[in-house]
Amino acid sequence: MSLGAPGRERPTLESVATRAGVSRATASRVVNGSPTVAPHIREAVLRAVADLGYVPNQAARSLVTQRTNSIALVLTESAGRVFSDDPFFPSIVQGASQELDAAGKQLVLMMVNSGASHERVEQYTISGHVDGVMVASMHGVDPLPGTLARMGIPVVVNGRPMGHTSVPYVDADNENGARLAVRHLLDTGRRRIATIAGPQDMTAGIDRLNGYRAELRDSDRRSIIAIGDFTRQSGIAAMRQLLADDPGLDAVFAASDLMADGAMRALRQAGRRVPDDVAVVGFDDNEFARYTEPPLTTVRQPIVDLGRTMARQLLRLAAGETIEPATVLPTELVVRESA
Amino acid sequence: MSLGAPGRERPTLESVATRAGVSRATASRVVNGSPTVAPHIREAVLRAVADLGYVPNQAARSLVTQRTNSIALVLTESAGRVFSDDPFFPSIVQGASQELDAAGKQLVLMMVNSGASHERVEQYTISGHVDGVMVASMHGVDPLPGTLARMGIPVVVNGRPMGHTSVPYVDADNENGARLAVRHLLDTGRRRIATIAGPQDMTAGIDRLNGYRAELRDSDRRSIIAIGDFTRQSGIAAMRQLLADDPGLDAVFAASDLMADGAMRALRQAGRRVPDDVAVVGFDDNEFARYTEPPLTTVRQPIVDLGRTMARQLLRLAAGETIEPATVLPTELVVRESA
DNA sequence: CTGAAAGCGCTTACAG
DNA sequence: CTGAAAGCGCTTACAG
Repeated sequence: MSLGAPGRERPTLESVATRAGVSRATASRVVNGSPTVAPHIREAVLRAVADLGYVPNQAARSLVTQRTNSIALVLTESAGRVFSDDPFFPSIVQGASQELDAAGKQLVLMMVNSGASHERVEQYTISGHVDGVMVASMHGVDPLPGTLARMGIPVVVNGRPMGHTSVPYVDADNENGARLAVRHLLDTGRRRIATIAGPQDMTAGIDRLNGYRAELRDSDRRSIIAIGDFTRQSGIAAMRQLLADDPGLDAVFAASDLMADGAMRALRQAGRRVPDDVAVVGFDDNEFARYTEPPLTTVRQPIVDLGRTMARQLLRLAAGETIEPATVLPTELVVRESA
Repeated sequence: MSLGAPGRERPTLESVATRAGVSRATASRVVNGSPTVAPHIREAVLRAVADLGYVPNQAARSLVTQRTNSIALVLTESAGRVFSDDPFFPSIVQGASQELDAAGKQLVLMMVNSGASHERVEQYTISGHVDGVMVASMHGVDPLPGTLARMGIPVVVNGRPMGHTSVPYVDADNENGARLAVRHLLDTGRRRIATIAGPQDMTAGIDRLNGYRAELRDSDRRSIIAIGDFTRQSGIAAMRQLLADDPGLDAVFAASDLMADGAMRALRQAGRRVPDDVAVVGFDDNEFARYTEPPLTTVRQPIVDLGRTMARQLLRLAAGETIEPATVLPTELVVRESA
């Protein structure tokens, strides 16, 4: 296929039709793969398309079809924390992107934090830029998904929302993951099991803490809790506090790998050996979990798959299908050396 | 502003005009902020816009203006390595996104790897979806930027391209960064300084190795080189090889923090203390560099700023300005405890 | 300062 | 199976 010279006018359907000696309508049909076109004329049009290097103008097409073939992924979080060390968002992006590519859709990425940018997202969406939106929100009660849904826009969110919106979501089985971690600790003979919980304004934080509590309750042990915010730094601080509160603890379940890493660091500084004195279990199974010393036992959540699933559900929704209000992906324990 | 009920027809310029008692043309003018509109009629239109919750249809607008207010960011790399532990791409995305937001542009993210997806990017771009494209390519000679540029599309790439395209690029000062690292090692009395270089099919890898060599040459020392691919795993392997090749080495400059981390791990396993026996310097200054043991001395490159700068240059280019063929951002040494 | 009109590049009933 | 025609929702010369 030869492309027009730089700066040269881009060919239109009209020029393709002319060159092929057919009408604009027919040219449009073959470009869109309509089956009701005579083989020889299809050939002629295809040849014209190739000769001219014709590519349909997306704006014109969207204007009439009312569809854009683009899907937005909204990442709501303070910019600083979105990326950094945490592969959460990148992995979501990767998964969503894979799925969308396969469906021939484009991914429009929007990072928002302030209320002002919420407005931006709404405007953008209403202006017909995209056929649907995925929201990977991290905090508290985010009104955006609900607002969008109420406007009639297909929306799927990542992570069980707080409060009760009826927006469909995709999530990992946080509670059971936490239970698996605690059960493992119990099974390996640990008696005083603390937790470094995630932020309690996020369901991921809440659900993992609930799992910890539930599993401990089932075995009649008491909870020892400190709260972090998923970062390594908060893991360090929480571990120190835990050690001060209960010097006799012999295990910690941290609600993120980053916090688990921080905890191991604090433990080392306090002269405790892992896992001999204190066993540590994380949550996520990030790439680096394999490389901590000792390698981290952790609960694996399938983040890329979460992104993929979110995209898949949204595509179905946008296509008019009815989808499950919740899709929960399993988590699993991966045992290494820290516990 | 009140929004239409769910599913209700979206208001058009026509309806705004009718409600305000003016022509479509005039309504369009006030929506687009034209100054040549009488104040009282501007008021009336604005009120109608608010009452109706009018938002311009982007496709219609693009069709006539030939502009889209969207910019593509193409990430070319095998999906697996794009994300993972390495905050490079996420940081580029963050920087670019910030800059684009500020300019009221949207970011369309495209992840590509195969040649097939190159085609996809070309089609997408020609179809008028975006006003320009940023390419953050990681490997070798990527023909995409050149192809796009030849088609008359504004393009800026991240990282000095291999070969000689004339596509404008934005990069960190890799060579000088490496020199800073080696000089520091020299200044602190190290004599046998090895390097774990990055992949030699990327200019970042090449330039850092050149800097290492140049600085060593200036001080009459010989090079001790192993090649990695920027990952932690490759850092481990390279360090082991280096130790086998030259057991007497007393310092290593790794071309990425991830490789430096791997090197420290290999060193520890070999019974060498850092920095006492062997000093280690990394490159990047990733978040985790602060948390290694000992904390990593490294060369900081301003990745977010690279993303921001790339976006800024592209915006200028797309606006018709002539931009610098190369923009090189400074790197700096941050001394912690590993060297 | 404002409006009537043309036109951006497509798709899709509707006839035939 | 194919074409003439209408129309998607805007912007922008061109008149006045």
